[in-house]
Amino acid sequence: MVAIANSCPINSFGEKMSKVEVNKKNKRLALLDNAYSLFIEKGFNNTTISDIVNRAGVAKGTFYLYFKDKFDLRNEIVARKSIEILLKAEENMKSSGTEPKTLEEGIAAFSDAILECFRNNRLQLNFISKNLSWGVFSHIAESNFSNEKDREEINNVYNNFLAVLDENNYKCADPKILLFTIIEFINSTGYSAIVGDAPCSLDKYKPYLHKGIESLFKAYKI
Amino acid sequence: MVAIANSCPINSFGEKMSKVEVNKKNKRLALLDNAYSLFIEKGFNNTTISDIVNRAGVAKGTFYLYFKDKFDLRNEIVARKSIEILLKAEENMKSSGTEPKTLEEGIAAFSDAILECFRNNRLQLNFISKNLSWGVFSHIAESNFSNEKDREEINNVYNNFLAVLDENNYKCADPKILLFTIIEFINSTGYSAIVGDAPCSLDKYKPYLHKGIESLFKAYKI
Amino acid sequence: MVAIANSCPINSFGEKMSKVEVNKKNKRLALLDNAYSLFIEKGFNNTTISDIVNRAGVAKGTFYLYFKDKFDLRNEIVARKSIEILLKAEENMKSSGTEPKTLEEGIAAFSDAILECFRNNRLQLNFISKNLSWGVFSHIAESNFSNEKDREEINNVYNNFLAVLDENNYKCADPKILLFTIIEFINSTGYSAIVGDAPCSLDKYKPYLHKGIESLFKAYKI
Amino acid sequence: MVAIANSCPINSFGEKMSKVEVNKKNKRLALLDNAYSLFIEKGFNNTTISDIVNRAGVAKGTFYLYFKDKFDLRNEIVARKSIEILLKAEENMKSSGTEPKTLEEGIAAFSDAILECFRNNRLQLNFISKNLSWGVFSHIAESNFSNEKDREEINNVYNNFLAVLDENNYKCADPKILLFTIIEFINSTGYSAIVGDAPCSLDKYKPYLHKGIESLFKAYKI
DNA sequence: TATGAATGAGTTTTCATTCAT
DNA sequence: GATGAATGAAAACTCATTCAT
Repeated sequence: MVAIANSCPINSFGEKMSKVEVNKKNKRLALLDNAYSLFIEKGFNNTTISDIVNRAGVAKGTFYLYFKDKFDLRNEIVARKSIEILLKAEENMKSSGTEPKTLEEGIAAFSDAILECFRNNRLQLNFISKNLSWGVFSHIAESNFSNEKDREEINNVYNNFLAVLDENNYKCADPKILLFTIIEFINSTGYSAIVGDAPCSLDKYKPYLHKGIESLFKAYKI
Repeated sequence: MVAIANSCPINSFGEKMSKVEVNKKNKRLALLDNAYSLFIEKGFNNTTISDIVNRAGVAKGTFYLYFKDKFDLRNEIVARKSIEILLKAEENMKSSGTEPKTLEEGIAAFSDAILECFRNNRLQLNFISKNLSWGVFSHIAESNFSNEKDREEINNVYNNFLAVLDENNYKCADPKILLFTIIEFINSTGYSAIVGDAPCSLDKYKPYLHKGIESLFKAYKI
Repeated sequence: MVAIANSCPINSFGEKMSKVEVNKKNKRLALLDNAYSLFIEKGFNNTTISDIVNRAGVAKGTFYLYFKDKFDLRNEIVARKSIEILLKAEENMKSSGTEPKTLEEGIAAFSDAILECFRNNRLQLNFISKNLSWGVFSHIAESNFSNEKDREEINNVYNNFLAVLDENNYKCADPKILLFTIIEFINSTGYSAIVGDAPCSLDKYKPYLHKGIESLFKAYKI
Repeated sequence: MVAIANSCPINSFGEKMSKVEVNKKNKRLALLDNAYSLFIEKGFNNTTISDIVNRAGVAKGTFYLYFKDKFDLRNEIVARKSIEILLKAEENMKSSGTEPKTLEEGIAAFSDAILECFRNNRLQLNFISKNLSWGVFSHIAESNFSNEKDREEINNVYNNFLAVLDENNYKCADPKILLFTIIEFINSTGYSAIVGDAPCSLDKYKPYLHKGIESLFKAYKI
């Protein structure tokens, strides 16, 4: 069972959370965390609600107090995990070298961070990969389930990206389309290479991937 | 119910097929065709074996004479449909213009053919898209379910591609990786644009797609 | 949500009710009223305690402070509503014509009042009809849930009936049995005609109903 | 478990039934019979499908091969049992005395047969009574579940009734409405008297019942 | 080969009731 | 008294798979 922890009992209005509020938040997190681990262990279709509540240590009925059904739960997990991965990748892009570096180096660091994330957790890849795409952004931006914090983080991801372009004096017609194209490119080719070793191993493919991304940047530059 | 038809009762050894052989082949085809239509109508998970046999007009038990289970059936369908689409795309690439044309024009025609295939059948896209990838090729090449004919067709797809490169004096280190990268690129970005209109409509995205593919070709050229 | 109102805060001992007492009475009424509206909207079996407390605007646990369970609640509702309908019917019987009228005319007015009550609210009919019977009287007379006021009203219904017979010099062996027979007769045939249009519409059936009641009165006359 | 018996394996087309056909018919009957006994023992709402299949000795899924749900099953049972009771009552009406008897005597025998049926099985009464009404006739007449035989038997009930009227030279405007009125009258007052002893015991009430029916016959006579 | 009735484990979902706050 | 989060037993229904015919 994934540990329940809540170091900062402050609710979204900045007020101190009541014991009940804290408890509810923990139950919700317990469900999310344990469902996630089950999804990547057994796959979404093979995970039952019974599995989830058992591992989370709550009663069956409790599940339905927090989520409409298994799909509702999945949507939230995919969104949260995708943001996590992207933030990590951006972090990597900015900090990979201490001294000033070219845009190309930054992009390579960005894509490698995503790929390593997946490689380190092949199981996670199967669950997230095909969902880590532009759709995630719109989903969170519009969903009334996602809280303010989630939305903020998405904007962070995008703004970070813009900042990096700016620092490198890179200009293009539509940065959104550029980011979208890059993410889809990394994700789709990386998936095949990691999961299927097709058409070759990830290590063999990486140079092609970097070269490909570089060329896309050039192609969309004004 | 999709009609069962077999205009050419010749088996894979080139012999005239017996009535029994023809019958068996028809049953198999009926299952494949009707399962396909159900998968794109209701989705794979929501289609039951009962649904399939009902629509195919055969008994439940008969299903298990031809396929191990629903997954076995799906694999074969994805493979067949993917090849169909790729062949059509290559046909388009070669014949789009009558007079000699550049490689870039050919590639654009190739990718557009795939995208139009999907746009014309959004439902099919949901089922095939994420499976139309390099994995398909290996699957068919190795599967003991797929017959000689399927394998031949795959080689055709690849050989056609090589021929086009050759005609245009295009040389690269590994044509397989090039083809793989292109297919994944079209498929992943096209899916998002068609299904989700994200980050923009397909029509708005197409120029970016063409430019992207062109740049990839250049990047991998020796 | 049905409005909670209590214009006359006097308790059953004639004393002015405390704020707490008023509050409790209002909660109870809110539960009764909203449960009733739900029962006729969705049926008894399809109404949950959650539905009731939600609409009544009280907490789940509060329900159990006032009623043992859903059945307890239903019994009280049926009794209250039945009395309401009967009183209305008697009122109609007495006041339908201003000048002196025959017993037959009075009885017709009585039965029509009940039928119109139901016709105006087909939904109510489904819930009440099969319960509007002699059993109701005994239930209230004996129940320790029902208060003094309810019991009084039942006696009123019966005494009114006796008075009408008396005014018309009608004598029979057992007026209770007569009233019982008449009520069951109206209720059972009326239900079928209104709900099922079987064997004919209520309007077509009414003359038969009146003739039937008239004949029953004659049959039981001494 | 109610015994499965089938003495005459002839299907509705007059053909000899195959072993499979016989088996299916027996399964269906086992479900009907055992569900019925459970309904009158525990009530409809308190009987689960598990209860039914356990007692019938078939698997859970088998239930759904024969009935849509519990309500579908109930409808068929009510219809069958109602016809049974009515046929028995008519039999009694015709044969109660060997010598020629008056219509009044016949009617009394008819109503007494229904009442005795219920009295002998108070439990059955709770389940059937409120459903033994005109609605049953229309239900069966229209239902596509009921077979030809059921429909025939209903016509028998009605034709028998007409025959008895004819033998006694009784004429009325609408025999259907007469039969409807009588059945509802017996059923509603009898229910109260048997189940609730309200307003008095059945034995005490019977003379009133007979007198009431007699008066209704007179009232509707032309 | 082909059938389709039968199976029953497995899954989702509901909801009356409790009880700590 | 009032609350409402939590419970978990219980119910309906599904469906892949088998096997006697």
